[in-house]
Amino acid sequence: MPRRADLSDTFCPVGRSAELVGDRAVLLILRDLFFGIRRFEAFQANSGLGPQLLSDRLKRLEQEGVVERRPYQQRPTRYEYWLTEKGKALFDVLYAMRNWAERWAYVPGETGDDGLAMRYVHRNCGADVGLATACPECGETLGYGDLKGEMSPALLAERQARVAR
Amino acid sequence: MPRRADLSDTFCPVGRSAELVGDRAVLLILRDLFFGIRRFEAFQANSGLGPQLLSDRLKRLEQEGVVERRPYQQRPTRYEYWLTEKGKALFDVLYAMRNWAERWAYVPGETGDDGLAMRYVHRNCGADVGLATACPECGETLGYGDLKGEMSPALLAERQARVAR
DNA sequence: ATAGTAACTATGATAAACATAGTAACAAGC
DNA sequence: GCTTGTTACTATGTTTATCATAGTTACTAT
Repeated sequence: MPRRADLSDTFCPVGRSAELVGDRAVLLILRDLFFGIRRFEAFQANSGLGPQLLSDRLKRLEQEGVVERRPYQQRPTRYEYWLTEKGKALFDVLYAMRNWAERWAYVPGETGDDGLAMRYVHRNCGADVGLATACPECGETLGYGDLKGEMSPALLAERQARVAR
Repeated sequence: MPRRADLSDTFCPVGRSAELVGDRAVLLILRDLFFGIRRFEAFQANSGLGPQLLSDRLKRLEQEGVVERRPYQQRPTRYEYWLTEKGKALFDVLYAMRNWAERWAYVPGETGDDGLAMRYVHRNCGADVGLATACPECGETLGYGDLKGEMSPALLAERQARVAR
C-alpha cells in the first residue's frame, strides 16, 4: 500500500498510536513479547509471520523505541528482542484488546466450561481478575507486571501445535 | 497484502482483536465514531481515508457487528453509521491507545503547557481523570459514556483544518 | 435545464505482503 | 576438511491492498 498521510505527527493521540499499533503484524509480535518470546525464530513460529515481514516490523519497533536488541552470544553474534519501558506500557492496549475479545469475539461455549481463553491472576493478592482493569479483590490498578497470565488448554494446544510445525 | 493465515478463529483473544483492530483505517474510523461522527463524507474528511477504503472498512465493521447502518432520510435513502454495544465496548481499547500515546508518543512540550492533547472528565463527579482507567476522585471504573472528552486547541485546530479542505 | 449534495463505485498505478529459496557465520560430528 | 545443523536474516517474484482521481446514482433546489 502506498504510505498515505503519515499520522505520526498528528495531534491526535489515537492517530499516533494507530500508526504503530494499527498493524496486525506489530500486534502479534507484541503479544508474543508479552508472552516472553525474544528470538527471531520463536516469533516466526508463534506468529506465523514470514521472515521478511517479521524482520521489517522488528526494525520498526526498535526504531520506535518499543523494543531493544540485546546480544545473547558472540561468534556468531545473535540478538534477542526485549521490551523497553515504552514497550511494556503497551500492555494496557493489548490487555484491553484481550478483554474486548473475551467478551465479544467468541461464540458462547467456544472456550470451554470456564468461559475464558486466557485467565489473569493478580500477583499481589492472588485474585482472578476476570476482565477487570482494577483488581476486584484489592482494588489496585492492573498493569504490566502485576498480572500472571494462564492460557486455557485449547489456547495452549494451539500454540504448541504451531511451534511444532 | 495477501490475506494470510486468518486469525478470526484462533483461540488467542489478542489475535482475534488484532484481526479487526490491527488496521489503521479501522482505528481511525472508530476514533471518529467515538467523536460522534456518523456520515460517510464526515468520516472521509476527518480520517483522510479514500472513499473506497472507507467504504470497505465500514462494510467490514458492519459485518462484524461493530457498527450498524441506519437510514436518516428517504428519497434518496441515506445512511448513518452508529456504534453497536459491541462497538462501544471497543472504547477501552482506543482509550488505552490514547493513554499510551499521551505518555510516550509526544516530545516534551509538544502539546502545550497543559501537557495533554486530549482531556477527559468523569461525567459523574466532574474530576479530570488524567490518564487513569479508574476515576482518581471517586474510584469508579471508566468506560464508554462515563467520560467527556475535550480536545486541546492544537488538536481542535488540526481537525477543523482537515474538514475545511 | 443546470447546479448541488451525499454516498458511493470504477479504474489504473504504486506499494506492501506472501511463499519460497538462498546467504552468512559459525559449531559439532564424522 | 567436509557435511550437517543452527540462527537470523536477505532476495526474488507473484499476489493483493491502497491510493488518487474520476465517474455514477438518485435525488433536491434554483
